[in-house]
Amino acid sequence: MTRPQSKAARQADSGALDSMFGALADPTRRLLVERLLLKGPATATVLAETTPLTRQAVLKHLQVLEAAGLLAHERVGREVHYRVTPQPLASAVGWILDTADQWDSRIDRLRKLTQ
Amino acid sequence: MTRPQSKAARQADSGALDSMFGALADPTRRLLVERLLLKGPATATVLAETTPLTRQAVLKHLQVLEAAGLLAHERVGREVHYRVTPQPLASAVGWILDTADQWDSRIDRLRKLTQ
DNA sequence: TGCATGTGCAACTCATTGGTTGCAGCTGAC
DNA sequence: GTCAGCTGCAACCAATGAGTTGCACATGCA
Repeated sequence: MTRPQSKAARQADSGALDSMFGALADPTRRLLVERLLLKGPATATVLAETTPLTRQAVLKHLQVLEAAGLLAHERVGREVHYRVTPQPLASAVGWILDTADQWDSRIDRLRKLTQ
Repeated sequence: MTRPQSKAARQADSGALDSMFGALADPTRRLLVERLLLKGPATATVLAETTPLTRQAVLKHLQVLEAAGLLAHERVGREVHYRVTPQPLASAVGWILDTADQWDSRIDRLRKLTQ
């Protein structure tokens, strides 16, 4: 993944960052993302078998991730396959890196003042 | 900010990622972090004047950010100054970049299979 | 000393979230 | 056509979070 555009990332829809960071704030959801990345697309039923949760609970997590733009689903016969769509992660990294930039420049200013 | 160590970031305390992503999931909290970065340390009372919220509400947000390791406070006379401590952001970036790496390698594998 | 200002703590409300159970509706295969 | 398996929807519960109000406590300064 390359560094996203700075200004655009900071001005990106605040709601998008909300839902993304919120989606990633849950360990179960991060686990689901990692599983989908490692083993490829899967259904809510299959994913639920690997957790102590109900299919419905897993499904809700998947829907949260999808609402954040991190997942997409596709109907295959009578199954629904979920897969990761990681472009939105760039927004998160963009915000963090922009914020870090502000901190870095502030530190630089302080260094110059105190030297 | 430099790229954090890969394995350590993925194996970092899950709770740390929880609290950090959770803290960043709220637009008010991201705004507070940005304000503190741009204008330097400030008190909850001062920060509250720039928002439609109560001092107590702002204080709760500051405490959430501090619990996530993103802020620190210091008593100055009868005032309490909050400032940003951005090292933990590296964990967040680490997780995201690690996850992106998994995705990238998966895409590479798929490319090789489909070509 | 007394007062204004700033912080700390507790209780309360309201909305959201994570999780469950139950049941109905599709769909593929025999 | 029927049946098993998977998905979709709704209701419900417990816990957490965001925000408020009210009041007590500490501190700097005239």
